[in-house]
Amino acid sequence: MARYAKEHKQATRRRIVETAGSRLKRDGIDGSGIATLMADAGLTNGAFYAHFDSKEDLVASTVADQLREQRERYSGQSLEEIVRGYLSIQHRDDTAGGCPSAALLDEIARSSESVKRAYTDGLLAIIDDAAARLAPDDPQSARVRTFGVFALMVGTLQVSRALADRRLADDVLEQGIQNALALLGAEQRISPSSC
Amino acid sequence: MARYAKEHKQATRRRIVETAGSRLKRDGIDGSGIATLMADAGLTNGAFYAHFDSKEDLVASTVADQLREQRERYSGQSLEEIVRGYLSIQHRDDTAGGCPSAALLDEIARSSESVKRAYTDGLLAIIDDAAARLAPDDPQSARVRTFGVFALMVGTLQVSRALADRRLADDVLEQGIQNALALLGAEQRISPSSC
DNA sequence: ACTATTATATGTCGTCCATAATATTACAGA
DNA sequence: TCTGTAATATTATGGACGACATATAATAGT
Repeated sequence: MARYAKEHKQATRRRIVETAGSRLKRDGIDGSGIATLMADAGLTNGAFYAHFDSKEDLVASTVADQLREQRERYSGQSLEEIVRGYLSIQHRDDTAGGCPSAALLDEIARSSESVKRAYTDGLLAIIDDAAARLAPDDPQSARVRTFGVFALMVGTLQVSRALADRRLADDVLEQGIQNALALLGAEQRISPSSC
Repeated sequence: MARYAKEHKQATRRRIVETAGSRLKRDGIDGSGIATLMADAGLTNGAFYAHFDSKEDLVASTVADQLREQRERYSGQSLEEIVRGYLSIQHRDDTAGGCPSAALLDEIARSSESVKRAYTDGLLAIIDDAAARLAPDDPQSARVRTFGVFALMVGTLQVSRALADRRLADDVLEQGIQNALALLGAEQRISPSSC
């Protein structure tokens, strides 16, 4: 029996998933063909089905991978750093290298249950990390509130990207930072119901 | 010269744009073919180019129309009604009949400048209406703050739609209402800098 | 009935996802 | 070191559908 080193196939699959991350975020799910996705990884279309059952399978894997990577990146940053980096001009102008939610959210919403499942699981890991830092005593109750701040950030980035007026788009980002920090601030003084 | 009543062609074009609104929001821009879009209007693909220069042209027109319609709908509602309706379960579960921003935002961000221009203009009309109601004395300064609330609403609806867990998705909506109303409330007491 | 207008029916050519047949690679054992 | 064979990749092909263009038929004022 002549087997390849186990790593080879795994490494190739990993490479496909990683390059697919950028391509999908840049051109969208429907906008990215399998031939292109494979070419990005230095392969041809025929090899695709040795690694994935279908395009949907690749999308689900890629979404999961993108969220894993995002989670790791955030583990080394404070919440305020995350907010300011997320709603930065650099992030807005780098769709391919940025947040998968902002780039793909409404296509994910239209996707199959398996893709939405991958998205939900991957995002929950990120949210729960943040919730644990926000309310170490009761992270469970902070989960939904953290979702709220995250959704605000995603929506703001998307709106900023869709606006044809650059100055307005910049202002929207800045406003988003204020709003996100305000909600996080209100978050940290939990018990006192009012000011 | 034998001309049709002027309305005929206009009416057909209008019908195409209206049915395209639902189809585009349901299946996405890349996910909707011209033949399908025309069939929705009771026509065949060949007639398309008598009404539009290109698919992009239709998309821009449809985006503009959708935002016009949304603006009119909101003109009869209070800001709180708008927020509660927007972040309702009904709206989340009716992508085809709902907000074009929530359905198409990241595809619009990837679109040509003409589509983004149509989006920007249409959205600004909605935003400025709301800003005028929020701060009648100084609507200009309220514009960006209104954008912030709108972006929060859009992001929240999208996240709720993308989650595979229905209960969680419902909770996210409810949290979004709280956040939006909180930001609107903070908005209305402008001058007093703190509490 | 004439004719401009509008729609249908095709055609072109490219790309889509997926599969099958073929070629190349790289390891295992003699 | 050489070779057989399994693992992996390439090229070729299928059938469907994509945007867009043109030729033909139907429609409806004058």
